Amino acid sequence: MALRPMARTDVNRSAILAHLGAHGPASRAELARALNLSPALMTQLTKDLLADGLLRELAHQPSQGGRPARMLGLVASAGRAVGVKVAADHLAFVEVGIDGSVLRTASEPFDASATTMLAKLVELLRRFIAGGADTPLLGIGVGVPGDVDRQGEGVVDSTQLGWTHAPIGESLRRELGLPVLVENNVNALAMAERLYGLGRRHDSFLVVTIGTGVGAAIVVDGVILRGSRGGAGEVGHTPVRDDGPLCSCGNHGCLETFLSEDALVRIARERGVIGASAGIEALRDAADSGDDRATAVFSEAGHLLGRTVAGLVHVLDPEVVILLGEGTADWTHWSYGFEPAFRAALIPSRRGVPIAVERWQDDSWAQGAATLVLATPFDADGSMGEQGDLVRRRLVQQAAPPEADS
Amino acid sequence: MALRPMARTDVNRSAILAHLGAHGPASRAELARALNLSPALMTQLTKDLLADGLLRELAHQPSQGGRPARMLGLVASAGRAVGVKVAADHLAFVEVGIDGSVLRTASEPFDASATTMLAKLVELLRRFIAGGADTPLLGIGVGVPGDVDRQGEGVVDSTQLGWTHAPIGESLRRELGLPVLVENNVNALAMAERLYGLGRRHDSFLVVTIGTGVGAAIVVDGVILRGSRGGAGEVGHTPVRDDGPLCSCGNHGCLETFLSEDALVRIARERGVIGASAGIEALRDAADSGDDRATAVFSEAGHLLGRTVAGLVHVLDPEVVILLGEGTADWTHWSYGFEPAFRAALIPSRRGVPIAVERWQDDSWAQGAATLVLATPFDADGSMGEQGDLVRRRLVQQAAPPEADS
DNA sequence: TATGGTTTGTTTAGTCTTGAAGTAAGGGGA
DNA sequence: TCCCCTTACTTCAAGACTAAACAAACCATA
Repeated sequence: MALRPMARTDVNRSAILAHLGAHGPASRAELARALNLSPALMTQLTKDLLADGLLRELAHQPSQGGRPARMLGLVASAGRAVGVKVAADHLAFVEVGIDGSVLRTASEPFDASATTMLAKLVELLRRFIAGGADTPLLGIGVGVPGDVDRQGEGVVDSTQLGWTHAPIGESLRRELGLPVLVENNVNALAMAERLYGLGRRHDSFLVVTIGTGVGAAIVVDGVILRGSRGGAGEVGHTPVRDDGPLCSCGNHGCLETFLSEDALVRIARERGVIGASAGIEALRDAADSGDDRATAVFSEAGHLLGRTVAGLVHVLDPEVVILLGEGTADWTHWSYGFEPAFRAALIPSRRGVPIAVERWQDDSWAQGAATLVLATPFDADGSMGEQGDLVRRRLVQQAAPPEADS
Repeated sequence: MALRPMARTDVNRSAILAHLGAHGPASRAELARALNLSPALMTQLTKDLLADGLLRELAHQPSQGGRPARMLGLVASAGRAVGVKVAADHLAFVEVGIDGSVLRTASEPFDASATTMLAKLVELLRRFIAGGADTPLLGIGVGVPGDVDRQGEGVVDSTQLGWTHAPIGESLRRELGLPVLVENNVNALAMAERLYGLGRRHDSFLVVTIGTGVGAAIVVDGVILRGSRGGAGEVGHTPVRDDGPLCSCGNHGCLETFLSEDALVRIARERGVIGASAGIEALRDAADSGDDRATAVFSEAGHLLGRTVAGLVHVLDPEVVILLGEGTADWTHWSYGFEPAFRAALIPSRRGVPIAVERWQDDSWAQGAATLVLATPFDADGSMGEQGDLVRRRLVQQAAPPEADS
């Protein structure tokens, strides 16, 4: 079988790869159960993948009471992926292996508002890619703070970056000749969480990030909810007070103007908790050393966050809420306000919803973007357009050994 | 997480029936376009439905420049459905034809908190059904204010009715021997809206109801978002003020304590706008006749609703928001507060989201419940369990003339 | 009147998936 | 040791769906 048709929407072959990448070797039966597919189909699909050289059979596993399972594993040399996080003032890069492990990271200053921004982005990406491993590069994931169009073209609107209809995806694709997946950064994080984190065991969950802003991603039945124009999850601009501070979106009193790092610093300065030119570190230090006024700043923010998340839990009824972002470094201070406010605001039947605060690492954003490349085929119905197909094609192309068919 | 096994439940035959019911006769080509299926499949499916006696070929339509279309229409005698709205103090019944048209309505007093409540419900349903037309009854739709489990069993939790784990679906099925579909009442309304209303032209929309409470239903890609335990859309208990009035859920300051009919009456009484024993009609009359303090009550509620809905639009990014419920009768008064608050609270890129206030009729709730029966097969992935199948089977069973196949 | 264009509907071959029924390979008693 | 049970995998027939090619029925126009 020289050229398998490699169908238009063959999600499941990729799902197998993604699952093996995320969980390590597994038997056909395990895969069938995990992916909710019939054993019959699993036989069929793995046969193809084995023939393509993407999978290989490993040792048998001791019997579980019946016939022992033949384990299947990824062929490790099958590929790598690169992720970029775009922020207003810098770029963060990550290279991951096909199993999602971080191989390499980098960070570069970047001015998102510069007119030459696109050229600069391409240049820095090229440089990072060049330094990479020898295994085939499957694609680039780009995480941006803002709305991305649904069709997977990669047109970005972002107040934070000052971009309107920026055709990031198309430009990068043209310049780099690689599959490029552009996604909202919180959604990218949710995807990573789904593949490697808590989301593995939950089909519907909510990811909330705190840090430079406030964001949310909604996963329903394993799929990211994008909304009609890719803008779902914009929780940062929930109106809180009519007469609140001016927000970057032009309105007054958005949630972000009370919870973002800048907001906390502003409030702390106004109250004289920290000096007029001090930053978030000063506030953190003060809180860590027991300054009541400093802990109050965090706990008030936690209170507001708790009420907001409670509202989201009412509206979306997730199985679990995952808290992420730079701000979680100070979570102990936030939690004094968050926990009581959150639980008190929930209707009784929802009070048991678990809140998971996951450890945050500096390259998490970029890692989330990178996993897009490995995960997107996972994401049914081509919400990422043809890029998923392209990634898959590259995988097969690289791995398939020349062979003759019977 | 199966990515679209799209189970054996044959959604499309039902979709054809539902479409014809909602829009009247159509050609195969029209159907294929409307339902986004290939013409080839449409030929196949309609052949089956014609053989089953559910469809019949009508006259040709004048050519549109090519071959003239052969119209297909429902066989009207194929079935009817009954819908019940369950409220704390009464039941509302509706009988609809296979095309969704209302054939008959009734209303009966009912005490949802009585221990004999289930028996009473069965009895009143039996009586209503008995008075119906001669065409086969396809099933019963039940709309309840509260959470319904996801599996379509029909287990209900409702603070409003004082029910916990009430096995409504199973009981009714056993007693009546009919398919029974239990659903949150706002979701039922959303389903009706999807089949017969604005939802026909929109895949993602938000339904918000105002009246005795505040509710929301979320439709994403044509499917109702139910959340992990069927409780999505509980917008009425969004926390608004820590020290607000006591809500039926046990918390203080829920949205409902500011926007429900009871809340408006309470506020108006407190302010002396209406007498201490006057009701919502008195407040409406006062507002209609230009009483500034009365209109202020409505417009303040509108303001709060506007900000809340803006938050939902940020989080869910719907194509359109549909406003329904008894409260929309006073919408002109609400809108003075709603419109400015809503638009002002939206981020610029969302300001264009249309708000549709649809005309409200007394039997809308029950009609929504009834359309569940006709619509549920529409609702992919068997989120309503086997009941959809049962309804379909009844349709075919009744209509199929005995015939031998080639 | 022929000719081409347009829309409608059907046939055919082929893909993806499943359920049912089998085969393979171990285990634990009697 | 033999028989049955369990689990893992495979084969097979069949359904749902699509793309592509075709046939049918009309219109316009030269």
